[in-house]
Amino acid sequence: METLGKILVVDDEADILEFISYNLKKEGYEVFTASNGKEALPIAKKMKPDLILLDVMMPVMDGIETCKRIKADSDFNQTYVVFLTARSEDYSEIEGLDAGADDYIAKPIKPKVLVTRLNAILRRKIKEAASPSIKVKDIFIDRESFLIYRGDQKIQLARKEFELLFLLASKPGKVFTRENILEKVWGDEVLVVDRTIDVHIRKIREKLGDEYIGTVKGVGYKFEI
Amino acid sequence: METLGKILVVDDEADILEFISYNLKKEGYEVFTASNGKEALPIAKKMKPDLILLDVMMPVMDGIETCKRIKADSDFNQTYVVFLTARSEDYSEIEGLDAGADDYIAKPIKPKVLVTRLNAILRRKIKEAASPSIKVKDIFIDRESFLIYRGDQKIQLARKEFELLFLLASKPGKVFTRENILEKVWGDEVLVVDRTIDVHIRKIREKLGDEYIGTVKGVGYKFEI
DNA sequence: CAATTAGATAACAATTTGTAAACATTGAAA
DNA sequence: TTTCAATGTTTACAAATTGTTATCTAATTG
Repeated sequence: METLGKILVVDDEADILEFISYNLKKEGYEVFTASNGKEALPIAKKMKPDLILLDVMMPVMDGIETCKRIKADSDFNQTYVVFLTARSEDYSEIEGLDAGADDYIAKPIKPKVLVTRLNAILRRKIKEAASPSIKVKDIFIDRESFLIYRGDQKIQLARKEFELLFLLASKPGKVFTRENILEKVWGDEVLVVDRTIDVHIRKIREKLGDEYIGTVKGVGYKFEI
Repeated sequence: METLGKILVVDDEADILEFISYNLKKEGYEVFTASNGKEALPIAKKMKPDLILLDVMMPVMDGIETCKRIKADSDFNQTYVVFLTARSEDYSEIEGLDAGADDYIAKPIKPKVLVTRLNAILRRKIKEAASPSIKVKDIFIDRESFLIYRGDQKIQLARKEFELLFLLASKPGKVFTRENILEKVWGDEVLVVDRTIDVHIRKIREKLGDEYIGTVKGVGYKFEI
């Protein structure tokens, strides 16, 4: 099964990191950890988690400060921040809201509550994120039905073909390098030769016609405007 | 503007009632209040709120007890119960889950969190409730009788089959991933292998015919338009 | 005109789904 | 309560589709 999402957990207590990590992994999330805000930022940059679970009280860089920095960075527009607050830190909620946190979970943490809450948050996120359809020239690409229409002719593409066309069509005219395409369509852990793309391009051209996807030799492919 | 839904707020502290009430009304909800469980039940019976926001700690009849009674009453099958728990009452969370509560919100309450959470819960509910029956192509799906009609031929589906078909038919053409389907048909704590869906799909196709449900390989299933 | 890059095709591999059947659970009736 | 039938779930394997690589050919570029 596909991973449910990536979560970065930041807490200075190793026990808690371990405990949360275990429960989230069991649920099917991909989990990264950091033990303070300073450590967390570069990891967040690299791993692009869907959600950051942030202890409020930490040495080196506390949760509030870390949250502010995350929220100020446009790389993290799509990233949810959830605070872990100890009971005695009631007022941190107010400060935390100002810092832009999206939700709170109170310590001590109950696994069931944690997982239920995060599931709910991420479900929302995923739903919001899905951009449904693109129209370029006489081609209509619909993510909901996974169908392509040329005029009112339905065209079925296989999954990779669809994703590839969707990517190119998302910025018509822009040339995407193979590297580019691999990263977006195949994902981070690519173990595929880049000539594979050529084959998929050919299949798309076969089904759609040659006039939609252009080759820029030595560079990559683009959706022709 | 149409009301977003009806909410009954139950808390023994007048300040908190006022505070929550104000924020929910501002958001567009119709709000009723009660100051303990005993008062709440008859109001709930009469007003049929979509959601009951229930303080755990109350005199006369506490939240746990009230929740149990609500959940035992078939009039409230459709009613969500959300607990308000003070920080120091961590263990009430567990008890509350046993009593059948659908979610928690921790005090002290932040308006943003409150409204966001309730919106999310009620959005789902309203959508479910809005369409008791669906007609697509020559298929009529009736939630009340749990029957499917093709023309005037009655077709009986088992419960899960029905729910699955109902989901797909609720947005004809839209592809539902298995994950999607599990969440909606099986619910949050799914302990079912996703291949189970395939089997149910097959049974539906057996009874209805193959032309209604389409497979999008690598993605999921959809009701064919 | 060599060298590089892309196109085409076919063979192969991997993944995904279909299907049947066994097993488990539930709920209703005796 | 026991029994039975219906429903729901898992599993194993077959079938189909999709994805990848290799290879050869054609086009392009410096």
